Parts: sequence; structure tokens; C-alpha cells
Amino acid sequence: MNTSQTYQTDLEVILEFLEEHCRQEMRGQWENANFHVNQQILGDDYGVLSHHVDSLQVLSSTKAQQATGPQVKESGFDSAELRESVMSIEEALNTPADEESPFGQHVSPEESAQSSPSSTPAGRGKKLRLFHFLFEMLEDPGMAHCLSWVPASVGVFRFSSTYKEHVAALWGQRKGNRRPMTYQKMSRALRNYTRSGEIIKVRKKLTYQFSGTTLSTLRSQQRMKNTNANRVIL
DNA sequence: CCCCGCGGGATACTGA
DNA sequence: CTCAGTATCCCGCGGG
Repeated sequence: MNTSQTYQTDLEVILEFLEEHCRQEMRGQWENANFHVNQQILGDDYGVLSHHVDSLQVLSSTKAQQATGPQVKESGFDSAELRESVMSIEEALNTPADEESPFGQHVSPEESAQSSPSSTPAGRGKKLRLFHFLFEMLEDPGMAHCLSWVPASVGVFRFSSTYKEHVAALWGQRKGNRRPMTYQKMSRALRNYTRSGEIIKVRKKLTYQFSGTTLSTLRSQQRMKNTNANRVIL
């Protein structure tokens, strides 16, 4: 009966571990003389790590709600502090690794030319879009239980019916929304992509599909990131 | 009938 | 101020 509470505790332990891990990594980074090189090398790892922190965070808070009811956030929610510190770590980690990394600008001049269909004026300073976020999730093996490719080759993906709300919560959190994001609202946003043709709805439940152009744009952007990371290492 | 996922209109909000 | 890209709310539909 208390399994969800136990689960929450476990997740909090894991969170603390990850948090400590982040601190150590960062300390190492700051102590290193050529830290900016490390920052570039570690960029991807940091991104992945922060994703896991993200998901664990939401998982633990959601489990807490399931365990004790919807009003938990107002009553003594012990991990509030933890969540705050995790968020600050997240910010610290996300900012350099995410979109506008310093080396992303000069290494890829063709990016703005080939990506950014029509809306992006210069291709930089762009906010994270929902489908970018979903693509990131899909590429993260740690999120496979929430969201996964059905046949990845054609860009079809499906939400897990039990964890779809976690993906939504993550999205809302990533955007820094005041109110919690829900699957219903997120799917509404997803449906808006039907108009622009970036994502289309598949007849199956909880299943959507990236359009060919969207998918190739996302994949080429991802390849760009990888080659940048490799280039720094080499 | 109920629940859940879906479709989409209307309107508000926010950053470029 | 405008406009794109959501976020939020809400109502209706249909399948299981």
C-alpha cells in the first residue's frame, strides 16, 4: 500500500545522488585550468544528465501526489528544497549545453540557411519548441518508458498511457509555466502542428508522427550537435 | 452510461 | 504595435 511512498523516497535518494554527482562534476570543471574546453566536451553529458534529473524530479513529485492526494504541493512537501536546488543545477547545466552554445554559432554557418523553415528570421535566439523537446525526449533512452519511437525511421512516436502526464509535466517545467502542463493541453499544442504540418496525428491512440521535413531538420540539427561535440574532443 | 483520447474554436499571454 | 507560438479553457464526438 505504501509502495508509492517508498518509490518516492527512492527517487529522492537518487535525486540526491545525481545532485551530488553534478556538484562533483562542476567542481572538477571549475578547478580545471582549461575549463571552457571541458564545458564543451561535457556539454552533451550534462544535457543528458539534466534530463534524467528532470524526469526523476517530476516522477517523484507525481508519485507524491498519487500517494497523498493532489494538494501535496501545498502541504509539507519535503522535496521542495531539493527541487529548487535541482532546478538551479539544471539551469546551470542547460544554458551552455542547450541551444546557443558559444561554439554553435561560428562552427555552423549553414545551419541558419538550411534549417528554420520560414518562421525563424535569423535562426538564432530561438525558443525551445514543443516538437524539439519531444525529439530530445525520444532520443533519450532514459525516457523510453514515457515516450518512444514506434517505427523511428518514419518518425512515428507514441506516448505511454501511464507516463504521458510526466512528459507533459516535464514540458511545462522546461518552459517554466506557472500552472502544471497536462497531457490534454500538450496534445492541444501538438494538434496545432497539424495546421503547419510539422507533426501529424496518427489514427492510433497517443500516437503522432513528425513530418518528413521536420524529422530531417531535427536529425540534421542533432547530427550537427554531435559533430560539434566530436570536433572539440578530437 | 462513463471514461478517455481526440478535434478544434476562442482567447490570453509572451517574447521577438 | 504586430505576429508567431504557444497556454489555457471549454465543448462536443466517438470508441471501448
